[in-house]
Amino acid sequence: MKVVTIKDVAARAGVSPKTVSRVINGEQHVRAEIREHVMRVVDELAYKPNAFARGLSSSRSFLIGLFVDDPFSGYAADLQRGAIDQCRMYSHHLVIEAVERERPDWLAQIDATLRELRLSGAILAAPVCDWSEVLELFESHDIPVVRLSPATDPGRAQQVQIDDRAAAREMTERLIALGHRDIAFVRGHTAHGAAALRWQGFADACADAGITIPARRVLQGDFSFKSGLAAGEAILADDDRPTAIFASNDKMAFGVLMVAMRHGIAVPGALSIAGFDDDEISRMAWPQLTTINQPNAEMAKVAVDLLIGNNPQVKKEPGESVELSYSLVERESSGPVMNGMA
Amino acid sequence: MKVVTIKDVAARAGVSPKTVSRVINGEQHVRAEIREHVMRVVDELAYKPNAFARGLSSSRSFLIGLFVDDPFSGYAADLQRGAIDQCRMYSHHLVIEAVERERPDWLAQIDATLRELRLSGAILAAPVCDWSEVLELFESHDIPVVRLSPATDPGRAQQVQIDDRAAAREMTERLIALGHRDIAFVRGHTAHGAAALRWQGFADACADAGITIPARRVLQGDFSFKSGLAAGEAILADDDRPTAIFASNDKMAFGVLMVAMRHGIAVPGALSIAGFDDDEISRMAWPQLTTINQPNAEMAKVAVDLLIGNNPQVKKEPGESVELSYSLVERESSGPVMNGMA
DNA sequence: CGACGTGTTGACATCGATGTCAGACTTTGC
DNA sequence: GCAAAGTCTGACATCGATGTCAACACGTCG
Repeated sequence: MKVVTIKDVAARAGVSPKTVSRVINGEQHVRAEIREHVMRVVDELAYKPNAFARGLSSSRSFLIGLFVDDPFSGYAADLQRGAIDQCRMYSHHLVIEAVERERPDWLAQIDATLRELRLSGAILAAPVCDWSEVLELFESHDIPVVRLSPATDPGRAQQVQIDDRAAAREMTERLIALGHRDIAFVRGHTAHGAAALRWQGFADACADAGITIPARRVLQGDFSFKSGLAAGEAILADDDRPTAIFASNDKMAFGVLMVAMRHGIAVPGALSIAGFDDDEISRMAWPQLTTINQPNAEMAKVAVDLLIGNNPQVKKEPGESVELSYSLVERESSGPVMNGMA
Repeated sequence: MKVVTIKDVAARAGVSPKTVSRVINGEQHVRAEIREHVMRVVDELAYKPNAFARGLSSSRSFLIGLFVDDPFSGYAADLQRGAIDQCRMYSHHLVIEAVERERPDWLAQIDATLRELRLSGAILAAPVCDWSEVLELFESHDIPVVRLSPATDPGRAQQVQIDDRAAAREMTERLIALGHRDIAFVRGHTAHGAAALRWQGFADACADAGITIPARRVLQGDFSFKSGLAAGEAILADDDRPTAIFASNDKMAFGVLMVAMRHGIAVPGALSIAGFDDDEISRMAWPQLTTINQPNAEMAKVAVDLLIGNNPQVKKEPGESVELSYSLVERESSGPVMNGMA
């Protein structure tokens, strides 16, 4: 198939290649009349600029990198979907890179990628956004970065996030309003910024309501389904059970739910369960999980906006963060405390 | 940060840029002594060739495209993981593109991507691999393609697949060996090549065993969890129940399982359930699902091998297909027919 | 009326690699 | 011992766009 270059367009339109370039890139200083004419020719020839030539000459790559820890997860998939959509809007492309931290040369690998690809920007998903070595690497390459999810060491780059703490607090308050006073909490992965915030939100609400949470009601998980199972087993083993369990994410909540079912504990009759994330799994569970909806795809979109910087609506100073709104989704796994139990 | 170019390496090594280029690309006709020396300098300077310059001058892009229908799915995530790993091995990069078939300009979008990016190769996941318009587009651009999963209209490009039909047959035979003779089947999405093959495998096994499957035992699904729920409701509504249900994928099997639990039907005591894919969900279910393991990540790896063509072990003639092996994973959701029921 | 911005356009160099091709240097064969 | 063939190496053009800068066409202002 014949390749159409900018010269072909220029020749056909009777202008110089540079003028065509100006039109393509929406630069000013082109007479409206000529601009329209060139655009018409571009359409006629279905001309698309060669990304490599563009990248080489302008040292803008039109590539956005999405750096994730586990491309497996539904979380990563949500991000991708949002990011791809938005990249396409700005005629950029998305490159997914897995950060394999277990490898000794993991940093060198990222470094190599950055040198080769000259990314226009990068989105760091949790928990990659919390690894300061990575941040430094991007800084040294002068590549704009957006971090998703609250992170340890905030303010080092732009962020897009929800208010995890407030969300966890709201969920806890809702459980308390349903009459629960003996609530267990399953914490998330310690290295993950959001885990701490969710825990704080839970603690805030309990403190406000004058509820003291004994240590045995707090379980350490790592956001995996498996750790949810373990937490469930630990807390539902004997008859000393809480009336509600709030897990830091849906996968763990789902694990707890599975244990409850195995033990024949009615949910939400005898036990309310709440999660966080509005993961696909929360809708596949039975009963469906009450959870916090976090707009992941939307967050990725905003991140792309920030990086490409074409959207004045989300234009921010570097270092500032954008906060999107969450919502509490009340489904079937939570309900009022049974009479005589509280 | 200072950028290291091929000239810097050449100057430092006391050779011409072209010679460095030869070393980098593993071309022959370089004295072993010089080759080693250059490689040492490359390491010292941590030189990485600029992907854009390379792409421009050689018209090889070092980019592999992965075209998926739904980047949301766990299936897509598996593929990505495998593909990313393998791309990195060959110092290529992976670009994910979502094919949004609901948009009127979906083909033009792909076309635009191909013109801009000059992909070195493309992997078409199911069900994209079954859309002949897409195949034609790639052919017209002369871009090598590997199709994953059995497809309608086979032989038009290289394929990587498992023997879905044999796998479904094996699963069915296993159920029959457990004493089941009244087995329901939930079919997959009609547009998906694998759906038909899995159905055939099921039919094969039943025919061999002299079992006739009445029409009311065959449900039409679309591979979604929701359609699994619907199929479950349809088939478990009254007392005329089969002793086993084989769903074409795990999501649907999980849906069926949820319905069974809601109805208080013991699994596998009163009802065996089998799925297909070895999706993450099959391990999160309780009881865990018996299923067929399909090596998705491995399939994506092989696809990359085929495209880059550096791996003689999987070197094939164009049009030939590579078949990987599946395995039946027997978990907790299937068991022998209860006495007196069959 | 000429000096001076401002807006518009194109010529030409440039980005950093690789393809081509010619030339130097080795080996092989008779 | 010399031609032919093969092996190595580098000079230079090239890929297709954009950056720079000079030239030119205008109004406008003093």
